[in-house]
Amino acid sequence: MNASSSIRQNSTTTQLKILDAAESLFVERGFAATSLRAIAGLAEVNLAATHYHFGSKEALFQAAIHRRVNPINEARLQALDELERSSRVLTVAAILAAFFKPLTEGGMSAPVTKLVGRIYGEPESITKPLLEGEFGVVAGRYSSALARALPGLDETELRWRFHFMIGGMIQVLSFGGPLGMKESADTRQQGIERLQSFAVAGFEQGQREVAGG
Amino acid sequence: MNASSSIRQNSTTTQLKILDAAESLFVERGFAATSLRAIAGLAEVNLAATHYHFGSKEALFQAAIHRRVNPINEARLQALDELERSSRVLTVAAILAAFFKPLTEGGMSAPVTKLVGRIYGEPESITKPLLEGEFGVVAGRYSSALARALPGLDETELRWRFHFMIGGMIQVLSFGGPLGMKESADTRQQGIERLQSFAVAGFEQGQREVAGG
DNA sequence: GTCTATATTGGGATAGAC
DNA sequence: GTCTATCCCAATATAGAC
Repeated sequence: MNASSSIRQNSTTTQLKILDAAESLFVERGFAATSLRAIAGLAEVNLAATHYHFGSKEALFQAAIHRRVNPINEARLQALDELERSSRVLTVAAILAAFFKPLTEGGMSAPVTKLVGRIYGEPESITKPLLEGEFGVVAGRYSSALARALPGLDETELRWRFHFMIGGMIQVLSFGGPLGMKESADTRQQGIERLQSFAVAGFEQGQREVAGG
Repeated sequence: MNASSSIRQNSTTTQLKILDAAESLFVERGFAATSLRAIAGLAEVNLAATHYHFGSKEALFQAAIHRRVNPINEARLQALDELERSSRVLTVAAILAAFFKPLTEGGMSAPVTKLVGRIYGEPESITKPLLEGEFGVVAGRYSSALARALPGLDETELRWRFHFMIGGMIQVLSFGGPLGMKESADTRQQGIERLQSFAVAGFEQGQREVAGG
């Protein structure tokens, strides 16, 4: 809006319009069923601009995902850092709360959460590199923290339980509530909070209660 | 193989070849990214045969899904019938065991389970009618059974927990084990068994143990 | 029931003027 | 950095011979 940017506001503005349109259409239709023409049309930019700014459809998809996922994962790492600084003995509940905090705080919009969920719906050729790149470090750090909070637990079993929890998370982010349940503005937040309790019980099954530090 | 079918084995054989090829490619690439040409090529039948036998790409997708999902759901209903005949008071563990039995017994192949999981990855326009049609009755019956096994539990909360469990199931069916875990022949069976325990704990959180009949 | 050939549409990507 | 126009390819679907 200021004078210095008014002359060439186009570049950054165009990129944002493309990203917004791409996000909305990828969420709605998935990667393969979304055309660059549809994205350009919704963004009200020229078709060629999508190639100029992002190079290819796949690169645009990755950029759209990264814009939303990266802040979430950064927040997750920061929340875990703080938690580990505050106490040497962490409870499962506290760890999971840190993990889900970026999804419940900051009022994530439904489209954003759906985009996150949709990653998992794409074919493995697209999904796997994206997941390893965006999510690998976070999953590793949280798995380690959980392992320390559950010292008796087999590592394989722990990673399976983490896997199940992620599955629940995707359900909530992608679909919202159970089939037939009416949607409201905070359906996803409620769902994530309920999931947290569900997963704590799942992680702690068979354990005697551990007193927190 | 017998004489009477040898003359016109073509019809049924062609349909099966198409279904097998479609299943394999839909699993690998998803609906939108799979072409009828690729299916016809892999099946070694003519392109036009796909239209002759199934009418359209969407109808073929639904047929491929139905072939695998319907037996599973029929088995689930039958298992629950038997369980309810055998005892008036059911435990959560017994109900979930019945629910997952068709996935752990009968040696489901990885492609089949991946196909089931992939339903959820498709855009809602394809997913929702399919889920309601194929899965609605099963989900309703099992939710009711779980409600009777957990009499103090709020119905909304119960449906959320069922939702989370389905999310874990999809993770196992679609992806197998956690990222980086090596795959073996029974990865999915192991995963489903572990998921069962995880979900029992999640469903029963906060409850005192209930003695089974 | 199976094939060839084709109608028709839409896709990603790029060249080149401005 | 943006546009028009186009290349080139692939898609679903169908018509019509066999």
